[in-house]
Amino acid sequence: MEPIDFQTLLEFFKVMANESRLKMVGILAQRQCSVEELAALLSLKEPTISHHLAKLKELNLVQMQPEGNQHLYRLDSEALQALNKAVLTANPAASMAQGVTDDAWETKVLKSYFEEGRLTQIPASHRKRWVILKWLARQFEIGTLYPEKQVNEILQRYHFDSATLRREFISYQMMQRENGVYWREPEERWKAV
Amino acid sequence: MEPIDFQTLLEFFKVMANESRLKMVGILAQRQCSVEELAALLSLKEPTISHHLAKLKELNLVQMQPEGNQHLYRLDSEALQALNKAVLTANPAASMAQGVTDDAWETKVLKSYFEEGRLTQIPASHRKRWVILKWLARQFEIGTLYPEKQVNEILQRYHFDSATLRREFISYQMMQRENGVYWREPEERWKAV
DNA sequence: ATTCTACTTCGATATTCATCTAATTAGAAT
DNA sequence: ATTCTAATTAGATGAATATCGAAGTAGAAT
Repeated sequence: MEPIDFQTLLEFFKVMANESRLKMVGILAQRQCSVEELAALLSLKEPTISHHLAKLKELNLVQMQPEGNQHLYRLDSEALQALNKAVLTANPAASMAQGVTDDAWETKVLKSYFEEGRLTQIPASHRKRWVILKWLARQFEIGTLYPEKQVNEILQRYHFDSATLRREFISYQMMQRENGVYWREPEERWKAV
Repeated sequence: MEPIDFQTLLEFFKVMANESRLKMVGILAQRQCSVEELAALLSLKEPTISHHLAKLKELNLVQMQPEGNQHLYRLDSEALQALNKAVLTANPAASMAQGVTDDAWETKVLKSYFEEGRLTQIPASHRKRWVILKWLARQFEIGTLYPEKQVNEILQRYHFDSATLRREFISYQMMQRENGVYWREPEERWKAV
């Protein structure tokens, strides 16, 4: 299956998202038609039909064959099926690959809670607290053992209430503790509550 | 597979045919998000996001779950997949079942070539000639044997050049001939040339 | 009780796009 | 050659809708 890119996907939906064009696709799926014929069937003028056919053609959804004076259009069902299938699989993935990847929101949250390098307060909302704690936890190295005193020192660079933050680290499983010694867990073990 | 009706199909395409909404679907396919979050990710204002979410909700493509102050939205992937599959199969059929069934064009052709019950001329274009001949052939009964003389008589009610029309009947296989006697073939044997 | 926060609803604006008429092109018939 | 027919292109108009700011609502924090 060909990976379908975001723009193509969007164009496909745009082309299909029109009553007249959708009907045309339905008609052409059954038999080929001239422009005049489609105009009669849909009660539209020829230029309008031409306009729609042009859009269908851009995605190779229809093929044209001249016959005498007229242009006979038929649906390329394979193209349609291919697109549909691609949509089915690619939909969630492709649209993301598109560049909305970086988490603008987390950045925004961080900015809004830090001032001159210090945490102004601990967010009340779960999800925001999670963002802040992730950032804080990353200030600790993996593989290092930190005595509680040192954990407090580091945390107090950012906020006076190191005790609360320490407790949160434990409950989110960002850190483990044993005999008053702490160490950071790898991120895949962190648990958003 | 549930047969999908034309209007639903159209609505589905309309909902997906928007850059912001398509991106939202992509994002929500991966994780649930608050409105604020989506706004940050897409660089849009909250009201705009709400607006789009409402449209997605109409098709049951997203589900909402309140968490504290915020509304967490997630994609209903099953609904999306179901719709997509329905599209795949129903597309050609459903859109036709929709009422564009009767062939307005053929009617138009007939009207334009008949005047006071008589054929003004035999169309030059293949496709139009085909329409006219179909109509003429239906003036003959199936199962009846017509001597050539009678075929001519009947045809001349509509046009002076019965000879040409007779020949066309044969070449389109609308009628068969043997020993100067003609009979009409059932329509499924007619051959548009 | 009051304030804050996140979301929604409302009303206004601007853009996109479907459709039409008129003009143009290309091919067929006379 | 000229006329006719079918299709396309161009330009104009109107309808649909994406987006925003402002106002309203409901829940959470203080």
